[in-house]
Amino acid sequence: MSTLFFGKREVFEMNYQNLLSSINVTFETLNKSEKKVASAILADPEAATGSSIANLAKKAGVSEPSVNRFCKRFGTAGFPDFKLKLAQCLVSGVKFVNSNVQLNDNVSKYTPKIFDNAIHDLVAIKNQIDLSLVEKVVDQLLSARRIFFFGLGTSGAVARDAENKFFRFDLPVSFHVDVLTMRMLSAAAKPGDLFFMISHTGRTKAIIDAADDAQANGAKVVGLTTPGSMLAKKSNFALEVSVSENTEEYMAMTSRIVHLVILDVLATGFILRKGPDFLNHMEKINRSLKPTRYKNN
Amino acid sequence: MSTLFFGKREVFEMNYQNLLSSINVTFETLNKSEKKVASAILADPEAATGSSIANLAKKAGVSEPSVNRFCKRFGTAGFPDFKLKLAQCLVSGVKFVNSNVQLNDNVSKYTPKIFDNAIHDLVAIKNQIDLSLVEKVVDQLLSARRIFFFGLGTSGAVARDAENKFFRFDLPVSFHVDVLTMRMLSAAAKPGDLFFMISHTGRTKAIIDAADDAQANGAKVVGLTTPGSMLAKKSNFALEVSVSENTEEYMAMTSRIVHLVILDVLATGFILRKGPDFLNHMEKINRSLKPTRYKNN
DNA sequence: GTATTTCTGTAATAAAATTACATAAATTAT
DNA sequence: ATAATTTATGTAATTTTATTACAGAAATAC
Repeated sequence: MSTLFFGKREVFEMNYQNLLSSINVTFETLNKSEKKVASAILADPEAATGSSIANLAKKAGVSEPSVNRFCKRFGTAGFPDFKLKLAQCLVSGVKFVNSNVQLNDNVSKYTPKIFDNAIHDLVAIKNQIDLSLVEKVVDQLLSARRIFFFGLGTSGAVARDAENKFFRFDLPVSFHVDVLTMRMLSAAAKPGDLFFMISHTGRTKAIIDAADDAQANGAKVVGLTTPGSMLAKKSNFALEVSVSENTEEYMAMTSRIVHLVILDVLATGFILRKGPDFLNHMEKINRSLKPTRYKNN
Repeated sequence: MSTLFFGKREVFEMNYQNLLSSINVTFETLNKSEKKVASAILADPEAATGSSIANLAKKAGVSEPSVNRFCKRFGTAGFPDFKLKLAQCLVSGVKFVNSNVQLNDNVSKYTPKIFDNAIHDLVAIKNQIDLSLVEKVVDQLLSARRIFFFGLGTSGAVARDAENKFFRFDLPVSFHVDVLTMRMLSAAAKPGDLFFMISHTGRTKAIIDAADDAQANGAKVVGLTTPGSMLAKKSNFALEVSVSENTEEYMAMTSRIVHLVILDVLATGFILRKGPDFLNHMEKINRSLKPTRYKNN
């Protein structure tokens, strides 16, 4: 935990995400009355968020200023601010905990769990994503002469989705799920080509090999994969997505959901950089679909 | 939104998950000063959680009691409680407000917006989804002799993803994105066949026609589509997903994300109903992938 | 146009939190 | 061990904040 100083006594710098666990961790270093306050809060954090400083002081058996000092010690502006942060850390703590599907779950149990897993991972990645990297990849997409999306298995569906989005961008885009085609294309890669490799594990041989070849031929490689994976290391630009474990057991792979959203982000970045005129081009494509649909009722 | 009564005036029953969106949704029904308060909060919810009632009242241009009444109107105990709930609903980092991408957004603006849209819709559908219908569709999947996933365009990628999941289930599953094949298969449909049609608009001719044919031949049709769409009406089981509008403008279609998660739910339901022995079968399939991957470092 | 209901602000009150200060406890130095 | 010093804690005053009661204004209904 990072610390900073405030007056004489140490203050714990923290964000709302771990206020509770910080209290836990630092408990032994606290002095007598602070320990009392900490105990009172830890005993029922939920209640603490709702009570007044007088109430909590009484419950802890200390004076009100002691509670106030306790709050400041933990980097908050005061008691109200402390309650706010505490309440926030309870939300994220409670909400997405233990959302693993169990063998005896019924529909009303497993359904929200699967949604929660996807939501949780999206929230996590949203907060972690490296924006400057996003910008750089958008640059690459904008300057590419050709774009190839490669993926196998589940990531094959992601690659297909990507192609379905990017082909509208008025430049040669294709997706490939055939390892022989991948080999041939990467062997024939040229500077200006962009190979967008999608692989959750980042260890799929065909994808790694293609990344190697493409790069050897002067093409750029973007990897959408797990942090630190082989693919991540071999990519010029690695979009690293770490999702919660044990979601694969029942095959609700949230990584692909996150991958899709990241591709949405990239596509959006691309369009915005192209400017408003480009929307006309896209509108034309959208209009082309009209005859394939029945009229609304 | 569910409502309950409190004194004379309606009070909105809510949980912290959508306090913000409730303000948004009910905005038009609010009276003058309430609208002012709502606007002040929506303009900067984060700031609202930190300010005093006097401050917010001033910012909104109303009296302090008006702010207080506003809070009670939204089912909270008072201003401090309101701030707490508001802070909690901000935690997930999901701002349900104004998350439309704007033409002049930079990467740090559009990125969270796109995530937020996906998250928002997942949360919404999670709370709306008809669990008994999920159960029924799982029944259909379990009893089906064959399963076909049909989808075009974006939904084609979803169909492909579905196939990639369901082919492991030890029964004939295929996905199709070719309208001629769709026609032929639906013309040759038999009782016991399950046609799983995916179409966001629910108006795609090829899909509707196939649904008609398949049903005429005694097969069952599941539709994953927009509420009330043509496809929804023609399906034996309609999984209706309504997502927020204006996400298509820049092509970040959240409907497909929700569709994928719903397919995860169905797949999970299927596996759980098959029982623990079925996990062995799946494990076998997973193991088969090992030789296609490089060892971990 | 009057009556009734609903809305909204003012002013008083109550509640809550913070500060300043004093005393107590603990620590250090001699 | 004891005085000096630092640190910790509580009391009481002050300030900030929130709520309530009520009255006048606005809107709606009759």
